[in-house]
Parts: sequence; C-alpha cells; structure tokens
Amino acid sequence: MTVRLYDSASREIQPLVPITPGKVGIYHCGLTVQGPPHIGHIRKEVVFDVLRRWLEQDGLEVTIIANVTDIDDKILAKGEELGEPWFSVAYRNERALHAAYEVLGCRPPTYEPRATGHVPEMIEMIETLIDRGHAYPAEDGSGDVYFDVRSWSAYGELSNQSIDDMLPAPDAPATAKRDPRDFALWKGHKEGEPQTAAWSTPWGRGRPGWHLECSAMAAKYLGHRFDIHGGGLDLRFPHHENELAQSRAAGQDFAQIWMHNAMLNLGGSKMAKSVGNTLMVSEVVKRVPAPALRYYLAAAHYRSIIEFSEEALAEAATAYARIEGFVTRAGELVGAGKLGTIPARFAEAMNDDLSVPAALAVLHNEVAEGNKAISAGDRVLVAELLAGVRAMLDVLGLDPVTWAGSAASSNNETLAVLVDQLVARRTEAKAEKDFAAADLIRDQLSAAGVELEDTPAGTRWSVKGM
RNA sequence: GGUGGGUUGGCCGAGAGGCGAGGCAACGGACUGCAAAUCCGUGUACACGGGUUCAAAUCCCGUACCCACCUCCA
Repeated sequence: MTVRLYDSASREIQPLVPITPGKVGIYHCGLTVQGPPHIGHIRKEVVFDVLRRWLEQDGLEVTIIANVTDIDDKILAKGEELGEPWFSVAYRNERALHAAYEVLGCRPPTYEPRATGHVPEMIEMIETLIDRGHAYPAEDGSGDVYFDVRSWSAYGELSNQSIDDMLPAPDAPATAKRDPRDFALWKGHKEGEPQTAAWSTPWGRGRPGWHLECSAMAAKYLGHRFDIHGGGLDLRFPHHENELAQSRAAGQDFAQIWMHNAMLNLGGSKMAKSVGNTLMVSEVVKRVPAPALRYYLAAAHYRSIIEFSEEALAEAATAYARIEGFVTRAGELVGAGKLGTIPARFAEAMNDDLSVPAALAVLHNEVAEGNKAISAGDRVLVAELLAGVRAMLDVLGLDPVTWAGSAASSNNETLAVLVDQLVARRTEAKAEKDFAAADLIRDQLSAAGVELEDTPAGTRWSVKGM
C-alpha cells in the first residue's frame, strides 16, 4: 500500500514513489526568523512531523531539510529598531523556534541549513543561470541580480498563472528589471546596511535573495531531484514558483511532489504578524496542555483552513483528555507495554493524503472498545487495544506515555505525597459515611486543580491539564 | 483583472452519486453515598436558485458570501 499525496503542481493526488527505493527526501520552507513562532507557523511543523512519522513507520528512511532564513529586510529592520545586531535577532528567534518544536513534540529536521551559511552555493547557482541566459546583473549599478522570467517559458507552471495575467511587483519601476515580474536572485548592498550583512560576489557586495536560498540549499542536501517540497500555501506564489523556475532553469529536476498546508486563520484572516492577530506558541501552551494544542493543529486535514477559536481549542483538549484517560487507565491495569499494530483502516486513512480526521475516527473507536474492555476486566484485550492505540498516537506524535516522560519532573513527588495523604483521609471519611468531610477534601483538591475519580480499585487522582 | 480553495447539524470537523465518519456540547439511562470517569440510548445537517439522474451534500449551470495568492509571509 502506498502513500498518496495531493500534489499542488498537478492539482491531483499522486502516489509517492520514492526516487531512491526506501528513502524519501523532503524539503520544507522553514521560518524567516524575524520573530518567535506563532501557532500558524507551528501548524506547518506539526503537519510535516506527522508526515515524517507516518513515512518512517512505513519503513522509509526520511531526510527532512528545513531552512532557516536568517537574513532578510525585516530581520535587518528589526535589528536596527532594537539597536541590536541583526544576527542576534535571527539567532534568538531561531532558538524560540526550536523551543516550540520541542514543546509540541516535533522532532527536529535532519538538518536546518541557514541561508547565511550557503552563499558560495548561491553564487555558483547564479553563475549557472547567467551562463544559461536566465539571469542578468542589473545595469544600474545596484548590485542586484535578477531572474529573467521571460526567458523561462514554463514560468507560472506551479501556480497555474500566465505572466501577463500577473500584477507587476510594485517596486519594479524603481529598479532595472527587464520585466516587472523579474525577481531578485541576489540583492546588492545598500547604503546604511551593516557590513556584516554583505558578502563579496562577482557582482559586488550584497546578500541572498530569498527564493534562491531554498533552491541552493535543497540542491546541496537533497540533490537535483528529490521527492517532496513543502511549505505553507502562502508560499506557493511567488516563492515556490520562483524556486522551481530557478532550479529547473539551472538544469535541475527539483521536487516531484509539492505539498502545501492551509493557513491557520484568526478573526477571518491568516494569522500573521503584519495583521496583528498572532498567538505565540509559548503563550497558548500556558492555557492548554501542549499535546492538546498539537491535537488541535493536527486534527483538521492539513489542506483545510483552521479558523482558530478558543472553544474549538478547548474541545480538542477535552477530546485528547479522553484518549489520554484511556491510555492512563489501561496502563495502570496492564502496564504501558509496547507499541502494537496499526489498524488497517487507520493506515488507509493516513495513506489517503494524510487524512488525519478519518484516522482519528478509527482511533476514537478503538479507545471506546478499550474502555469497554477495561470495564469487563479483559486484560488481554485491554493490552492489545492499548498497544494499537499507542501505535496510532505515536504516528500523530500524541502518545501520552512519551509525553508523560517529558513532563515527569513537574509531577513531583512532594505533590504526590500530599495528595495521597488527603486522598487517604477522604477514603477514611467515606468509610465512616462522613460524606461532608469527604466532599470538602475533594472540593479543596479540585480548587487546587487536582481531580479525583473513584474506581473499584480505589481513588485515582490527576492534575488538571497534565 | 488573474489563479486556487471553501460554505456540512448547537459547535468543531470528515465524506464526495444510494447506506447519518468521528469528536465536543445537550438530554435520558446504567454505574456512584453524591460526583468524576466510563458505557448505553437520543440528532436525519450539507449557502441559495435551477438542472442531470431511479437516486444529489456529492455531478452540471448560475448566484451570494468567505479565505489564500498575484508585495514580505508557514
């Protein structure tokens, strides 16, 4: 059974046929580190992390390259504004990005190349493009080098647009572009920009153009032909269109499948710093448990817009708590055990263009069966269902057993001693039919965020939101 | 002006010609000292107007509204 993915270039579902059997190379556009990541940014990370986990459990060896754009106009402007070196701004935000990966259980990419570390590769590529007649240095002495869109007849193939229908870039008249749609491969150094943000080239000092970095880095780490190129839908044009044009014009074959995740909206428009409707990952995980946020971001199909709402986020947290509750109770009964077999229907859903919603339906059914098995005391069945449920959760990066390991320190022993004492006192009160005293203890614990559950095997407790 | 996508029950969210995905909420019941958790049961929704068909949420035509992109953007 093969994985089928929607290819934005052909606008059709395509089977994923690895170029090298058993291996898959994926490039996805990382962040321009001009600020810390918001939950829209991290949605993309979750999507590609789930893709990677799914391919890996299928036995494929996955190489993921996600770039960090650590130099651009906004980063330079931010440094200027804060009176801080631009590279310090970029690095701080890159660390914030890594913290967000970590907190949401996204495994780091195989490698995260930085644009500033790949200037020689870019220069080489520009030379190739100039030699082949697809790029030209600006004649106004600006030091810019442009890609000549009219020289590449396939330009527009990714976004299905023809050059003449496109609106020209507004800055075009002020530059030496032959066609207003030509874009910068390389940007000449400008008066007032720090010298640390300029590199020597045959065309003078300057800095990388955004589109070219990705082409150069993808080629370096994945070769001239690779399996999947991904990113947010907002990058489809111009960024990915331009990447594709450059790389093909330079004689490369480039990506076989283009995957674009839909945006996360808030208040009716895309979450973006420029709109001012951002919610930082670091803030949201203070309000809901991190796996609940991950569940929320992963639960909708990756090609569907998520219109963010607090209500929907809270629902996701409740839904995840139900799953987590089963895993915890089943684990107490039969031990955590190992990951089991993934049900066929779950696999079918995931193979069908990563249909997480359908996969979750299977997962919830298995949880319901598991809960029944717990009630029936069927330990063999509980163990089997638990193993399967955990295998599915692992693919989604949502296995509570794994998460509990990382959160163990916060569930500290002092707390456990205190709560156990109170629970014991309440059990005594119940035995003496002093329900008022018993309820008081339960209410006090509840007010402190500790929830109790009476079961045939005794009282269980858990800290809300953990 | 061009390109792509969308509008599904109280809410979220799949599906893509016939059989009510799943979750959340609500209501009833079982269990419980009471709860909680869990289980059982309860809902006939697909923007609007036409059309095709034995059969349309699903296909076709039209209309309205929404989102993304055509400037930096996950």
